[in-house]
Amino acid sequence: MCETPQPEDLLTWYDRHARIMPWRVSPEDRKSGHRPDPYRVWLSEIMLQQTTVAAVRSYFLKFTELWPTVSDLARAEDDDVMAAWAGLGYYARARNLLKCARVVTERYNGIFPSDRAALQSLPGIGPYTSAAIASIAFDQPETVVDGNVERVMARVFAVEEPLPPAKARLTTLAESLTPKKRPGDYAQAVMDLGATICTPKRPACGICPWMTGCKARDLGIAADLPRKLAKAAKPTRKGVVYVARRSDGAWLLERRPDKGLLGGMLGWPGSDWSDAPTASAPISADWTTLDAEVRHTFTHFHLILTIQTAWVAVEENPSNGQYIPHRDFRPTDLPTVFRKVFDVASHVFLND
DNA sequence: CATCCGTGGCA
DNA sequence: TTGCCAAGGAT
Repeated sequence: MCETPQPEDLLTWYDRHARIMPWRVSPEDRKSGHRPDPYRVWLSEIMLQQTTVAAVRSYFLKFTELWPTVSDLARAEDDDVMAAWAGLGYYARARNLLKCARVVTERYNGIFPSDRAALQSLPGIGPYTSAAIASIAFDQPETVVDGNVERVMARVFAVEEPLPPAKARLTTLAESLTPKKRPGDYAQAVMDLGATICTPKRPACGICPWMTGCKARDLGIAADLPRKLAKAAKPTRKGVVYVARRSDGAWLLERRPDKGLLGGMLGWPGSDWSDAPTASAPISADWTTLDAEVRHTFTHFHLILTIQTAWVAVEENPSNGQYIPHRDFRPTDLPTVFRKVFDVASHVFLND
């Protein structure tokens, strides 16, 4: 009547349905003693923060190809790592990734600590990621609580309290279910359940390994949970960007400061982004306003960019920014909003 | 503790 | 087209 969901039932399901991912060791391989490489677990978990598996896959393969070990990554140039991360978003993750790799290499001799508290003291590793590494890489009985786990717990226990206030309660409930046996597989199993069956919309309760004992299903409110407080509406900001190309083919770009929006990334010089941006060109030239605008939405605001283009003479020196030779310029190194600008503006500079 | 920080897919 | 959503952390 009031059965509690059994972790064993979820593990049985996971043994048959675990999804294949480049950073994962299959349950069968694990039976023969294989543990996942902590470096790969860490790298994947950082990339997966607020990011889908589909988006992460190619980035993970690129990073492990370029930097097979944490020590390789620690030795990398900052700009190369930021360029490799371009397009994945939340660029503070990339900066902290490098910091963390260097701490692990220098202070821990290239060996990730297995202790959750030690992990959480490292840059970019918070409550979720420390539990994920400790459980998945080192099979310690730590409890991961991400968006999937919150949703699964809210439904299994029919928690009506909305997020984010319900976070602490959901964490306690999740901890109450974490088994001492195979905690790493269990952690991935709960998240897989949330990603494939206990989905935000139209959960597939009919094929759920935890259908028995799920209170929300009994009450017929699974799809309505977790409840969430309304979010603030996004304002719309405006801005101007300047796309300049020197007569020798070089592009005028600037490295953004480490802190703040798109921190550490390469971008086009331009105005501030606000309700009434104040623009001044980075170099004197015959600027032309492009017909098309670029629209882009960040986490907390919409942006509409006006684009100015110009060819400039070799003799002119810019007030800010740096010239990147054409052969060194890859649009894919830019964050998405600036890549959109390039896509719209590039036709002006075609005959090269 | 509230705010800041990307992106692409999808209803 | 718009808003919601996804394996969060730092400040």
